[in-house]
Amino acid sequence: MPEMPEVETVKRGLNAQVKGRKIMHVEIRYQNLITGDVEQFIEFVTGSTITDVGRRAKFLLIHLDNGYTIISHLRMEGRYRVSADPAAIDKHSHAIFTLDNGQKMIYNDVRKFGRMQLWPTDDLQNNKSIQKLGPEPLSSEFTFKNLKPRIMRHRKDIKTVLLDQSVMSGLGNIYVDEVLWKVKIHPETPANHLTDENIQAIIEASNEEMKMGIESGGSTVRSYVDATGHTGHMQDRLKVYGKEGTPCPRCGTEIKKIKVGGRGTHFCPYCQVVQ
DNA sequence: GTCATTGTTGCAGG
DNA sequence: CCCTGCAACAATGA
Repeated sequence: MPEMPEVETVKRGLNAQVKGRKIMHVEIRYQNLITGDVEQFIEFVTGSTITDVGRRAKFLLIHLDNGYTIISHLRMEGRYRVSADPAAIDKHSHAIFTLDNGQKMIYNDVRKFGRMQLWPTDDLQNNKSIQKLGPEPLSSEFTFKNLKPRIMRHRKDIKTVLLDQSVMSGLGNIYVDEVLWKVKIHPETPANHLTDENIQAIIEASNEEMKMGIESGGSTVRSYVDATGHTGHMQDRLKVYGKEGTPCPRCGTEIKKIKVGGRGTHFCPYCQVVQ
């Protein structure tokens, strides 16, 4: 399931494969994929050239030369493939962009949870989804000064707060569990109980996990593949996510799985203490 | 048929 | 009005 490192991996793959290409034809097979008017989406995208592919948190930003950007969120299982092979298109291919070199950029999504939206490039900061995003790891805004007040004003459990994209953005369920294990904080700790040291540790661990995720090419916990079809290997580096019943790599205690804020949550009941 | 899975949104209730 | 918790949503597989 794509989180920030996976989206970054897709971004890099698409830049290598479709940057500078003109979009000759657009086919939308699943109408709900598009937020807004589908006909207008097709009309505006057809004939434009992809100038660059960017990213903000988990949003992929496909910039076009006509002043518009396709904001694409992969949700659980959205993927992009670039291929000239007709076999790359199947019943889960919901958007097909035919490029000027004969290749097709195919958006594939088994669960149909992902969404695309067209938005003026110079107005992205005012887009409803982008606007409220908090600082993301590895950015200049991801500082103790910025994060402390955002985290401390909540009394709900820290796991839920870290998942809230308006507090800080980019971390999803997998990496939040990994970060909290790394800093030895129990996922149900009230956010406003954290110490300065805790927050600093969360910031550092988040940067480290995102960096490692990107270097590993993302994780393939369910079905993730990058734009070239290659699988990442971040899943091999996970310490607690999906590891319930196995020994904690640090102390040997059995990893437990509970529900926090309605989400499956993996942690070590010995290492990770409630603050 | 039921449940779990995801990120996001919207709403009920305190 | 603010905050929190929770249901709903999309589709699928166990």
